[in-house]
Amino acid sequence: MERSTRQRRAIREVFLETDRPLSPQEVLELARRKVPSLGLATVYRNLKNLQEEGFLVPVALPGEPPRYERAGQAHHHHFLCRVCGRVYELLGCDLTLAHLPPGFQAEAHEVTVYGRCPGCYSQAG
Amino acid sequence: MERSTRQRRAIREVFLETDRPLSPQEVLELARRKVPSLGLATVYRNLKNLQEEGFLVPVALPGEPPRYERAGQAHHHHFLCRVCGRVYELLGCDLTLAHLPPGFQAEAHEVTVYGRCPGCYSQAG
DNA sequence: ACCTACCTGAGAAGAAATTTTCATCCTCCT
DNA sequence: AGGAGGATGAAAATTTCTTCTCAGGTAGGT
Repeated sequence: MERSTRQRRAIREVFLETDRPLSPQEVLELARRKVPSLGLATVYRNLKNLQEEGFLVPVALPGEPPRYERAGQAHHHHFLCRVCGRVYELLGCDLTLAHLPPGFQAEAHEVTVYGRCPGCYSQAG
Repeated sequence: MERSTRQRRAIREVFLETDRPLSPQEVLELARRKVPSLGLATVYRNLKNLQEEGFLVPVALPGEPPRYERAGQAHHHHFLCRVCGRVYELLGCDLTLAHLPPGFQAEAHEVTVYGRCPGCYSQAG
């Protein structure tokens, strides 16, 4: 039977309190504010559990290790800040797939926007 | 001084003869048709050289190791076949970034379309 | 409160992609 | 043709991310 531990609750809470996809490292750092002894292996174990129970889904971005976000959200895409590496959610999607060559069958798509987030707006680079 | 070797020529030719981004493994397989003794380390070394001299650029796709394509092409995006794993180029781009929240500054974007390529169209799955 | 099974933390191990090492090969200048 | 130094191939080493191992901790039914 699945138990409710401090660690598991802390990890779940982090996702309820954060509106952007998180990497395992980010989850570790945020959840350690609640449970300082938390280990990375426990983060990975619970990320897997939370996916299996349908609470989280993985978010793959080009050239990046996966992040995780809450499942069940409306169709949306992501913004990757080139300065701080954080990923944000972008609402809506105005992509139309008019240019598919003959014989190609589209099943899904991903849009990733790169740039600077508000917190990194004024930094050099 | 940089030498012209059979291996380097073979790798460069593969990209001139192929109109889609290639992974290091794909480059190895295609270039071995020209130089059967070719090793993977040489592929990696030459992919790096060809990037430095501006002939190739890396193509990052969500959850995938990088592919490489010829530099200098017009703005375009990519199609990843979920059956065979090959990546194709999609001409044009009708993405408009109307939904960026305040304070976010876009510098670039990537669109990846997933589906089936013509060769994998009729397979089950 | 007890006890059992599940959970945790730390480090070792594993997996996958890429780079390095090194002995040998080969291009290209003379 | 000869020779010097860059290039190659195979295997080992690295890097990065993730999973496993295992001894000890703890939730939750009784």
